[in-house]
Amino acid sequence: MRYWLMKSEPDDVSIDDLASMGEVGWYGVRNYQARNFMRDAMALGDGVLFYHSSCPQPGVAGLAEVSRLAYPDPTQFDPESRYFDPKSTPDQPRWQQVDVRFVRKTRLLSLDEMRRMPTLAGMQVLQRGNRLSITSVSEAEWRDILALLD
DNA sequence: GCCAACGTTGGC
DNA sequence: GCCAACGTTGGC
Repeated sequence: MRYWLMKSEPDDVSIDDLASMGEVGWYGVRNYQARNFMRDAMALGDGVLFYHSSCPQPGVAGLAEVSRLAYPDPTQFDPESRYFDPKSTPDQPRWQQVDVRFVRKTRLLSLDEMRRMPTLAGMQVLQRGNRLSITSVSEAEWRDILALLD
């Protein structure tokens, strides 16, 4: 059992969208490191911090869990999609996604508040220059964050 | 809209 | 395999 932080732009998929849909495919990842996390390291039931990025109030907005293991991201084959990848074919798909299931909405734990917590200083997502849309979260960090969210 | 940081591309 | 140029992310 591992833990992850996954960034989503709320204009695209917010925690409220996830709540109403129940489950979403995590489409659109176009970074190899993030893809490899999904493909190689995620397991069913892994804990997910649902993070709102590129928005007025960036931060953790809720909890989710991995509900389906990696499979090809359909948007890579769709010429109409902004995530279309002409170098990808159904035979040799380049990009993968997992499905993520809603667990619960939380208060917004802002990026600013996270930065002020000494115990969270080591979090991958807080490291200088980090741009990965999926990062791993240690068990201790997960526990600390859950305590902050209650 | 700016821009720092980083990933990817492609010429050599 | 190097590395400059370019593109993207994402906070501010």
